[in-house]
Parts: sequence; structure tokens; C-alpha cells
Amino acid sequence: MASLKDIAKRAELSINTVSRAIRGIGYVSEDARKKVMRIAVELGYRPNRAARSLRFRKNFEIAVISFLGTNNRSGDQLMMEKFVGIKRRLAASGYEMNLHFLDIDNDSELANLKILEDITGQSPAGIIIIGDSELYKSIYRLMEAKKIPAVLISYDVIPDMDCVYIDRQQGVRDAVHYLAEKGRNKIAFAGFDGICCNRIRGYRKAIEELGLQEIIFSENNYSGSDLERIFDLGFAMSKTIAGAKIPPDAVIAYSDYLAAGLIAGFRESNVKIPEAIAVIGFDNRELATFTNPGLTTIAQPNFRAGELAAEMLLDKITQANEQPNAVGVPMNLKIRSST
Amino acid sequence: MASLKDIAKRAELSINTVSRAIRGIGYVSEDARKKVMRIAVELGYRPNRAARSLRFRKNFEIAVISFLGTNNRSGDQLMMEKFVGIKRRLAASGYEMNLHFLDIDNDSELANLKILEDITGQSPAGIIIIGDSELYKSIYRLMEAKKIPAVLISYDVIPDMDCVYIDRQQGVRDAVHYLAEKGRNKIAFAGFDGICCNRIRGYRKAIEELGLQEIIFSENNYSGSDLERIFDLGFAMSKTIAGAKIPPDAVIAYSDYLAAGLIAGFRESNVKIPEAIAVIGFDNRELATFTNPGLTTIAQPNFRAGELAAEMLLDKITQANEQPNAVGVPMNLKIRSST
DNA sequence: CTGTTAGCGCCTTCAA
DNA sequence: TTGAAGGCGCTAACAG
Repeated sequence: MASLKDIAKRAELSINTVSRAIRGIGYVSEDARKKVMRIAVELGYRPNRAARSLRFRKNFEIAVISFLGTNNRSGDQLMMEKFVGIKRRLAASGYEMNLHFLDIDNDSELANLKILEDITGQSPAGIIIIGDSELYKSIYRLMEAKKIPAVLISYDVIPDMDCVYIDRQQGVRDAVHYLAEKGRNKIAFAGFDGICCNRIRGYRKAIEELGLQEIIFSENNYSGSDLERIFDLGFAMSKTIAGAKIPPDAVIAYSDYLAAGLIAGFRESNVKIPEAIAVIGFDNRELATFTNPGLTTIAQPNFRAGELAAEMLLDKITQANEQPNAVGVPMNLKIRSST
Repeated sequence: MASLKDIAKRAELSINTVSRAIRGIGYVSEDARKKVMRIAVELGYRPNRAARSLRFRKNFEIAVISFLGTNNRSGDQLMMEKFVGIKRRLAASGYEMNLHFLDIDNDSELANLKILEDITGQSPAGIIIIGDSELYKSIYRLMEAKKIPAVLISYDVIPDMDCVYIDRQQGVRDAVHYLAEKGRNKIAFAGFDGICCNRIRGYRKAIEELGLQEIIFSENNYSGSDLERIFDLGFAMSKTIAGAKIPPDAVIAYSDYLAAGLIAGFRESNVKIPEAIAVIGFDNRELATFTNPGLTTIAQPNFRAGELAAEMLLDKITQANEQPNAVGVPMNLKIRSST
């Protein structure tokens, strides 16, 4: 690869002048500037990242940390688009993206500790943490302590932390309003106790705004993330819902997996979708394409969230510290035939 | 971060002696070695990658290039595990993984050219190319021309190129044998013309080994990768299969999407699965968990393929050039209720 | 406006 | 067995 030295030789100028010309900093005569730029293009000059890193004592790398599900691969689809969003934005500013996968399945604290040491050992320019459970928040604090700028991609505002949050509350709220506009007035929410507070909040907010009655179906005895199990729960729940004293005419499910179970169950019970009951899922996973009927679902703006997180992090790296900042990204309803 | 200089100061030795001690190269007295190692651990020393890159005029980075489906996200699940396999193996050897996404949906040649220039501009130590279509082969050749060691992750042996191939032929062959062992003797293959040669080859091989009759259902008018469309094709194909003069008692589908369509179609026609007909899919995508009955499928060993590709590339980087090498990774049957 | 000098952390060469 | 010198490509400080 061509270096500043190569350009300098050809242009018969000093390395330093060439450097200034290329960076557009300090005094350079117009003649010299033009000459340098021309040769730089000819030689396909690109600044050497290693040299810059060494000089600035700082890696132009952004670490991205996300979980890895080897048993439960449900995260893959949603994660990949976030990666791409991050990558695109960083590339535009000359930063590299460096992925790290936490092994949450095996819950190997030792392995995860090693990964965190790897990350801090690289002294990245910043880090994007995908997730907002306690584990991720603790990583955020660790990075803050090590003076590594960090940004979370979360699902809600996280107090005292910089985050880009995918606005689940607004997503569910919008979905309820959409159903109401379609003439539904007995709109239910189906989920699990405890683990869906931001979704439930959106549901309650909309129900209140619309003056409707709250109808919540909740499975209390669930924990874990076995996808088939969730599907089966939805299947079972559909019977409860169809058999309720006043059956709802619409239901928003905690996840696409649960919604797929509901749909399968309703079909088996000959409850017509969407005529008798409309069904809405959550996340827009691939599965939503294949239910029968196709599942209307609240889609994650993954690509956009990735872009914004990268943007926020780059700002944080260059700007003086300001107050922690939370930027919401709206979720969008992906409409199919189930509503 | 602690540098060699810091250790040298504490140990009252020269930087050079410390360097040799840590690398375990050249003469170092036992005393000096022990002292250096102790301090290195104390200080949490890690070699500075930027400095090493500068010195060696070589980045300790492996570029990984894969496609990105913004419209068709079907690749995500299979890709992610490959990334993880690659990452794990590289991390163990002190290399970084640098992901690049080709935008094949928009087929933006300009954007893709820019990505390739980015990659070559970084002078990575090597590159892993995920895919074996003409585009990827041409990238391989480009890298070879630029003296960047490359390895493909492919689905078949690629002549004259280093590759780790996921052995589709063996996967389908094994599946046919498995069906035969379960007592099936009218085993069909369902797919598309032209685009499934390695799978078909495996099918034919097994059918011949078993002395069975070849039964192939093929859709000729298909091109593209719209997943719902493939599902619908499978649905329609199920009618053809069920209505054949001598209906098969087992069918291996080109993909899980096609298999899911087949299953839905058979159910609608009251063809019992697996009693009347066993169904096997291909790739073990998330969808396979949710068909009813659950889909037995030929699973991609993604993680292992990633690991092996990284391994092969690291060898290629350090060893003298040898003959192009092809390593097969066997596919495994993931058995569920459809067989 | 331009050039020289020094140094980021590491490794190779050569001298002690 | 150890150390000193030099340079990878870049930039900041300073001198011309």
C-alpha cells in the first residue's frame, strides 16, 4: 500500500506537507495541495490504520457485544440487522466493528470474563452493548469505569446510561390503536408474568386512551426460552381465550412464537382469524411469514437501531461528556392477514 | 495498557530482553525470564496489536465476507453460527474477525466494489468468503491476485480453490439411507431444476446404492428466493405428490421452506405424516421446529464449518503454499416427528 | 507556507 | 546472555 512517504517522494515535498494536505489541516499552498491529492488518488492512498492507532494510542475499533444462543438461536435474525446497521455507520466514519459473542447459554462466567478482558485489553474506541438485562448493564458500568465510551441498545429508557432503545411500549400502544381503528373493542394482551413490563405498559396506556376494558391473559408458570414450549403455551392459551365468558375480538401476543401458537390453536378450534379474532405478534421473525394466516406483527427496527447506536457512540467519543442520553426508535406494524 | 517498556523498567532489564522472554525466543536467562513473566502477569501485559501490525506490515485481521439479505433474511440464522465458529478459532490465535456484508439484494455493483476495495485496502492477513456462487469465486480470484490468502465456505468441492465445504451430497445420501432403514422404499426428492445439483447427486447415489427407483418432483418455473413463494410451491407440490400413480412413502425436500409447504399441503389433504409419507427438510432453520409435525431435517454444521475455515486459513497464512485443499464437513440429520 | 525532529510499541539486526 | 540502534506509517510541536 502506498504511504505518505511514497506520495512525498513523487510530489517532491516533505512527508509532513503531504500529511497536512491530505488531512486538510494547517497551511498548504494550493499548488501543493492539488499535486498531493492527484498523486494520492493515483496511488490509491489509504491511511494506515495501524500507524494511526499507534500514534493516537487508540484503536479505531468499536467493540460490539451481543449474546450468542447456541441452544436457542432465536436472537440471530434480529441481531444480524443490528450488526449491519452498526457496520454501515461505522464504516462511513472510518471505524471498524469488532464483534464479541457472550455465551449466555452455558452461563460460563469464566469464558465471559475472558471475553470482557479481551475487549478491554484491545482498548477499543468505544463499545456497543446489545441488550439491557442486568448482565449488560453491569458491562456498561465496567466499561465506564475503564473510560471506554459505551452505548446500550435496549428496549426501554435506561436511567443514567446512554442508550438507543427500541420502543416496545410505543409499539404495543400503536398496535392497540390500529386494532381499535379496525373496529375492534375487546382487545386483549397475552403474555407472561413479570417479563413483559414495557409491552404491558404500552397496552395499558392505549386501552386507557381509548376507554376500553383491559383484558390480560397471562401464564405465570413460565420461565426459560424454549421456543417450542412458548408455541405450545400459545396453543393452550388459545383455548382459554376462546372459552372466556366474553371472548376478545383481538389479541396482541408477547412474541411471534406465542402468536403462532395462538393461531394454530384458534384454527384447531375453528375460531376464524381475523374475522372472529385478530392476532398480532411481536418482533417480526421469519416465522411470521409462515403462519396461516400470515401474522401481523410489531417489527423491530433493527437496522435503524444499529445505525443510531453507532451514531450516538461516535458522538460520545468525540464530544465532551454530556448528560446520559436516550433515543427511542419506533417499532412499526408489519401488516399481514391475521388482522 | 502496559507496554514492554513498562515491564522493562520494573524488571530493570532492556526492552529487548523482555520482548525475547515473552515471546520465548532467543537467549534469556532463567532468572530474567521468570522475573519478566511475573511482572507481565502483574501488569496484565498484552502486546499492542497496532504496533505489531505496523512492524510486520500486516494486519492481524481476517476479513469475512458474506451476503446480506435485507429483503430475504433467510441467511441470518445460518450465517451467525458460522461467524461464531470463525471468531472462536481466530480469537484463540490472536487474530481479529472483520465482517463485511455484500449487498446482493440491491445488486449494487458499485457498493460492492467499494466494499472489496475497503477490504483490500486494509490488507487483512486473510479472508474467508462465505458462499460459492460465481460472485464469490471471482472474489476469491481477486484476493489471490492481491496475494491475500483466501478460503471459501462452500457446499461442494471447488476446483483449484481452498475451501471448507458443507457436504450436501453426503447429507442427502445419508438421509435416504436413514429412510430406507426405517422401511421406506419409495423415496422421492422434491426440488427445483438446475439449482440443486449437489443435493440431487447425493439422492441419486443413495438410490443407486439401495437399488431403489428414482422419483423426482421438480418445479421448473421457479427462480428467486421469496420464501413465501417457496412455501406455496411446496404446498402445491404436495398435491402432485399425493396424486401420483404410485405415491412415494417418503420425500426429501430441497429446503425447509419447501418441506414446510409440503407438510401443510399433506395435512390439508389428510395425508398422514409420517405414517403415509415421511418428510425431510434441508438446513434446520428455525421454521423446522414449528411445523406440525416437527420437521426432520438435514442440518448444516455451521459452527464447525466456521471453525475449520478459520483453521485452514491460519494454516494457509503460516505455511508455504501447497496444493488447493478441500475439507468436507458432514451434515447431520436432526430427527423430529415427520419421519 | 514548508521541513525537521521525535516518538507511539514492537521486532530484527548487530554489537557487546 | 544482554542491550543499543533503527524503522514500520503517522502526526504534533517546533523551527525555518
